[in-house]
Amino acid sequence: MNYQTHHPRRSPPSYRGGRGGPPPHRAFDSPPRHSPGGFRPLGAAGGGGFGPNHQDQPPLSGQKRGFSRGGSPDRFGRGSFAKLFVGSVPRTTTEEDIRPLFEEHGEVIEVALIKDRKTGQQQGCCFIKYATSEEADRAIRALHNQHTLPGGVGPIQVRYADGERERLGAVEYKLFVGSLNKQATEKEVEEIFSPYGRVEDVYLMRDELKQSRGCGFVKYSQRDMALAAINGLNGRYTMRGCDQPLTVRFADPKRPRSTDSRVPAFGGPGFGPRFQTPGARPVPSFGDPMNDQIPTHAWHPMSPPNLGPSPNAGIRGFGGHFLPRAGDMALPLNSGGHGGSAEGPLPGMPVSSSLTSQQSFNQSMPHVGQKISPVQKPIQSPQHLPPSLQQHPQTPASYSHTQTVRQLGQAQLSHSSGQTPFSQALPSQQFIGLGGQLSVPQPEVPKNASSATTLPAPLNINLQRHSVSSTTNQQPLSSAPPVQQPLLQPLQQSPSQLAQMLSQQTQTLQASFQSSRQAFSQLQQQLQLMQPSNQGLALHQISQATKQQQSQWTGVVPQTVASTAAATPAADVPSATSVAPVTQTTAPAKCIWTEHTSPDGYKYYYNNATGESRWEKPAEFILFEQQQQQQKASVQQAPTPSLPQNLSAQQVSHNQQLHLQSQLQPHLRTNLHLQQPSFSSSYQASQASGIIGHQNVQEFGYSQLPTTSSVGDPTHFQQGLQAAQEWMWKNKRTGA
DNA sequence: CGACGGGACGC
DNA sequence: CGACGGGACGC
Repeated sequence: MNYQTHHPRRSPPSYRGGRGGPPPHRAFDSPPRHSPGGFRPLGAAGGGGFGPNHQDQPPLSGQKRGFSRGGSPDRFGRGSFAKLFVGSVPRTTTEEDIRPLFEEHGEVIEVALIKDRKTGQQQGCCFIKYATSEEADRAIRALHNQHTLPGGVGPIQVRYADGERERLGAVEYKLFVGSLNKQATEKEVEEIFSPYGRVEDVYLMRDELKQSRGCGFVKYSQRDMALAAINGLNGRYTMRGCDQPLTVRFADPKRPRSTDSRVPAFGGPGFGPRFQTPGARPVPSFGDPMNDQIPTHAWHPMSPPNLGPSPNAGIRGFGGHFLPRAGDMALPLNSGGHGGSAEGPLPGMPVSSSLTSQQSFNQSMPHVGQKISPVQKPIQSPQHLPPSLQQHPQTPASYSHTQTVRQLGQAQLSHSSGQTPFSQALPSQQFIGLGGQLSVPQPEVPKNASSATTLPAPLNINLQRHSVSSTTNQQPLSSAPPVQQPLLQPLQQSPSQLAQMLSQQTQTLQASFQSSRQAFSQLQQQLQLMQPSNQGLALHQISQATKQQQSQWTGVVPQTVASTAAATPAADVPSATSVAPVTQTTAPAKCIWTEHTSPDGYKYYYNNATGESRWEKPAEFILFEQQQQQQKASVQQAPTPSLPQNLSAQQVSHNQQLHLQSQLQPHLRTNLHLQQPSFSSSYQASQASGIIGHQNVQEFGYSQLPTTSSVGDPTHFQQGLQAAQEWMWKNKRTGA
């Protein structure tokens, strides 16, 4: 995102919608110009690019331009397009001036230079239509604020036209952020939130004098990012010059400007057609003595226990703020601000079952927390500070040196400063294996992959657009054909071949990712079992353990993978280790999810860490139930004595946690092995290519990097894919 | 002040 | 403890 300092207003969001899975096949060479009428629509399944909700397009209301019925993201149907608004277009610009620029990023279906209808003079803006949001995204990333047309006084502004994102079914996840330093800029806030995912937008509330009010909004395009940011920052991160940690929670729906107070904007009676929103239900009593506070409203939840190590954050503030509200889930972009009607998915209702996989994974992911604050001075030593020492990171006087960290932590596609569109579109900007492979010709691949220092982002697989059988995901890995050598010499492949390979790899990685995800969830459960009141630290620890473990991977060929990772964890325990694995002897007595019944009789599930509620049974809870069953059915062996189950927060010292961590590692290794198959080859290629900065990895260490971006966040894999698509496009256009 | 056609998709 | 903006529309 670009924050232009010379401009009082920050630049608009560079929304990135189409993060679809594998690049859809596309007739690159036969662009339909105008008159798309000859094309027949495909089913939604063949369509590309849009997020979870594109099949449930919210009805347009009050939308002046564009047709809702043109909104199907599939590229073939008539009316399928993605329209960009381009600002700062000189009045002298002609279509011939501007079209080639945008042709570089996709088929330009239409260029519409806007003229004053009276004078006929151009207005200084235009609209560009692409067939797909992917192309539009490419153009935004490549051009927004980065290209000045001849005769122009400043770089063009490229963003989706009004209503486009809504029309295309995009959703956003907006967080409210409080206790910001009033001196902080949008950019600084973005840097704080970037480790959890690409920040689509930052808006700081300001008074008449443009002074910050110390709060604002941060948008992500993916739910897991938002959740990770909440987990990692809320109550945990204190900005320089502040004596309070940030408040981070899902934003309330935008306040309607309506003056009519008789009709509640949202959340009131009548909201939601069939269900009460999960966020507006009575909070089940957990019998937790920590939470003796009586909710103000019967419909308001109690404080989720175990949330956050910050003493001042836990006292009062957390109650309720973590339960989903009408606005906290996949929000159709046009639902905010106008009564927040129920046109979007219900809170807590997954917008798609495949998204649920992603969600539940995220649930199991440790928060990133204060590992390395983006505003913190980069640490030279690969040894990171313990989390407790980073609760209140010092902020350097300048924020300008944090870029590297962020780039390491995640793919920052469009966050470049002063980069050419070309270089920006190159995957080499990313810390992502797939992109890296594709961006550099590298015929030679080292035979010894042990140089792999960390697990790169390819593990960040997007489960969203693929039916990976949802939360139960028994999908065997064998169903996903491993991709072999083709990726080793990517440049010899045609773009379409690459696309196919990417697609295959995506599926393969998804399968393996699923299994490791489950393993991870399980570990988390166990940690919670052991450290019930210190969850944050526990998660932090486990994340580090995972990362350290990853750094030791050399190339394992997993076989009997997937389906059993969670169900039969004992099967894979390496006998080589002398440390008794935790998993085998202890079935969790607790699950991060608890089951409850809503007033109308529906079961729902509450995440005691994040406060998320959902209707469907989380995979973790299923596992938990299974283990409960096993516990009943079988005679129990004596549990591992070294793992007391009743440690209080005070009892769990740091050393103990480290000990615990080390004990967990064998198990981690075991289960995370599952990820190796297709990944290993690609990662080796990446390593060999040098795109994934090996030195950087060593210097900073993944231990300092946010877990969600380096390990668990499936989103970033998408960015790799997307970058690969961009690369292919570029490659095609430049005739390479 | 007040809030959206044309075409024709897809139920 | 602070809650919602942004250059925007032709035939």
